[in-house]
Amino acid sequence: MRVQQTQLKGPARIPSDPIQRAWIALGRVSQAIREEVDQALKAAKLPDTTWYTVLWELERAGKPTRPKDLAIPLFILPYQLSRLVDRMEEDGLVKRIACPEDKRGHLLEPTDAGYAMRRQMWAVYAPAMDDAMNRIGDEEALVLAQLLNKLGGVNYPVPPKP
Amino acid sequence: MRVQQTQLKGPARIPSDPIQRAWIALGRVSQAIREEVDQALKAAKLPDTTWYTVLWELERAGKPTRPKDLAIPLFILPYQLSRLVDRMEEDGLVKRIACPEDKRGHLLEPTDAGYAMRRQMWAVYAPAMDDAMNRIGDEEALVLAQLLNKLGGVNYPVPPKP
DNA sequence: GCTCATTTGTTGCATATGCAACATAGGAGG
DNA sequence: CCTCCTATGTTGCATATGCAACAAATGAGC
Repeated sequence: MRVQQTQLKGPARIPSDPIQRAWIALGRVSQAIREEVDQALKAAKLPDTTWYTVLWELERAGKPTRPKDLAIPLFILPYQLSRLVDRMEEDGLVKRIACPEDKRGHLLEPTDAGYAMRRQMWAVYAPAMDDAMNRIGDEEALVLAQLLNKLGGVNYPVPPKP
Repeated sequence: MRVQQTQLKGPARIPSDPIQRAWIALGRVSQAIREEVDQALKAAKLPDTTWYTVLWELERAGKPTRPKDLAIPLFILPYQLSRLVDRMEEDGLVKRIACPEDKRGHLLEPTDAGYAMRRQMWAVYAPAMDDAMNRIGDEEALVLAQLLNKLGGVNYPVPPKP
């Protein structure tokens, strides 16, 4: 008996030219933009965007949060978050507090210095993002966001915020 | 005398909501897509996309090429390329050959194993890219590529190729 | 031709990262 | 309660990375 083979897992699919162009552009431009912003933060002697996102997610949650509930939206692996929190804790930006319902884990919460740091970072992050993205207008940005989200199968909103 | 201050370096520009959404989508989706493809290569016990790009750029050049002429299109720093070539040379995929006109540097050229490896990688890379990008159609991909290139201030074509 | 700044590439060292193994707690099934 | 499987984090170790210092060669100005 013969299995249908027309499009489903046909042998060696080659991406179409438009797909290849999108792939390349995605890789290059995302790298360039990210580096531009990270560079601005580094120049201001501030931590990078990963730290910002952790602080912001914790702040946005509005209550102490478990690492596992952070790892998923952050798209990072547990062990990455573990060491990230190590460093942030060393720098006094977050604290691990005991978790009553599950003694394995703990809850993460920004310290006062953590809240302050996020605000300080945003003062650099926001203009840098604006600079890095200023070649496209708002209408284009919206189309871009929608296309990217479709590509990623996502429909989050969630802007970083002041 | 007073300097114009209306839009040029006005204090603390906040990115518009569409810009913020585009920024977030760009970060998340590019990461997700890249990881998906890198994962496919890793699962096939092949080197990652960086190696592919080096091999492909060398092959595309059609002649032995200086590191400095590669570093720019690859968007990587000289010392990164230096060690990358170290590893690729160890694996017998490229060779450094003496450069007649400039004794500081050398010319890079794929070995036979290097050409073979690029072909072998493409057999995994291409379907993985196709899978990762299959949520958008060709027309959308083209719009996406154009928007990204405008955002990055770029107008390369250059698809990877079989 | 000599000197010096620049270009090109590499490397020592401290830090960061990925992976697999580990530790510990929770929860299901008996 | 006991056992075993899963979930949640952490860590040892090998490797990779960023940065700044370095080496070597070129080329410009005198």
